[in-house]
Amino acid sequence: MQSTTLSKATLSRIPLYLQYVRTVNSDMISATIVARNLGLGEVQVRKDLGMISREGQPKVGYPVRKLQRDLEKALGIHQKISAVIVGAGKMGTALMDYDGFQEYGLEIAAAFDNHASEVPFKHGNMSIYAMSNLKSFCQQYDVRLGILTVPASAAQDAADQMVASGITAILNFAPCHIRVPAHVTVQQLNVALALAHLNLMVNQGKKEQEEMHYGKQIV
Amino acid sequence: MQSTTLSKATLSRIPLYLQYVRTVNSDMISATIVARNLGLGEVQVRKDLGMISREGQPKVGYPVRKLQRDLEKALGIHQKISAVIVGAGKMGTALMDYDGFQEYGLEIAAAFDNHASEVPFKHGNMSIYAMSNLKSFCQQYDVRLGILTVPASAAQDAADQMVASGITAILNFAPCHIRVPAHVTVQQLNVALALAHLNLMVNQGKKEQEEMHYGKQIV
DNA sequence: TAGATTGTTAATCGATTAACAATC
DNA sequence: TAGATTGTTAATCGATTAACAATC
Repeated sequence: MQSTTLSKATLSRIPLYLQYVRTVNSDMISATIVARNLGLGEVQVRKDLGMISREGQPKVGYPVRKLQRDLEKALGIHQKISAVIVGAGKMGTALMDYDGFQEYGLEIAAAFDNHASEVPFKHGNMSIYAMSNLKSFCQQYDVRLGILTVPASAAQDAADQMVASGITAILNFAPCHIRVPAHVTVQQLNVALALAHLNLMVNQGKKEQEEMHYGKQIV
Repeated sequence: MQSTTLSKATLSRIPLYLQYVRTVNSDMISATIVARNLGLGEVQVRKDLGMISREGQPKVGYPVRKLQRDLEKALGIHQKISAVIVGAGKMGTALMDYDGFQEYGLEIAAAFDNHASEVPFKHGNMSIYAMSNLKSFCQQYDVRLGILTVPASAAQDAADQMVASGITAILNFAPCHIRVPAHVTVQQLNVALALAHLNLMVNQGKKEQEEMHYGKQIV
């Protein structure tokens, strides 16, 4: 079908499919096998994949590499996307060293911190700049995506500066709610909360393998 | 109503409510105001809060502190929960230093790493042990919750050891799918993916503030 | 051909929204 | 009392599942 309108639910499962498909070595794969390995419903997977790719063939299934490319396209990661990190504390620097971004076509352009000196500090092959440079940097490199890793007490202030710098999407690690103008999207990624939620699921005996991807969700 | 069966959707919004309610200073708060501040539907919030707490009163709303307690109860964080970290690399140690767990009644009991010596290594007031100690530790302290922060290539092996140690819930930071027995729950928390998803939402102009909590989360 | 698989159409289920009644 | 709010019941919407047709 490959329509432009993937449902929210389907969209949220794409990461899961992609992650799995990347580990498959054979040439072809069927929705049945994907479903079994991921613990999802067979029909659901078939419908999802049908929406995402046209390459499915009866009896044989999908060509793995083509399916992978279609999944990546659907996720919008077929082109490089740049993001900045605001807050170069423990979590911020850990993310600077995180090697998982590449796989999703993402690139951390630079990090910014209140406590950074005016002279850029090198961390690996990335730089940590003072917050005062955020606006000019984002405008120069046309960066719209930001990861917020400051303490909760500084989050709102930092978010305001991000918005003023042209950031339109914020992934917020700080365990607090931040207010932003309507044109800006915020996604919470609260590790403690993810853990608490997981604990809850287990204690309730609800055993549903959930893709929290985004901490949402999501996560 | 305060029934035992909160819907999945409601459950996934509790973290958002809790985070917000904790920042409220007044004595009472109405669903209307919560909805406005969180960008959710008024009726939805009213229904959610009604399921979670019985303290709502017409004309005045909910007593903030009681509502907070009920939210915490619903999330199951009214008692201390212990978790271990497996993989004491950049991300693992960053999480050891993360101060957000307390707020959700969570406590990191210890960390474990393949590269750790047999002599426990002190990190702050926590210890990093060799993987060989995982099983005895989990059994001694009855730990069921684990955070997996090893590289993707080592994830399956580490997960197997966690399962063998009695862990029944795994929060997996490694960007890969891991296989576990049916009684074990895995939740993916893929930062890159959360970011890619966020980018997608923004590019599609879909501006829905999503609680990814768990990378939800959330992603 | 027969069997495995895809893809589609209809039925069910769950969640959101809308309308309204109840209450302090 | 009047108004703001909660809570409930019914209607709508979206997603999942089930049944079946199409295809290599």
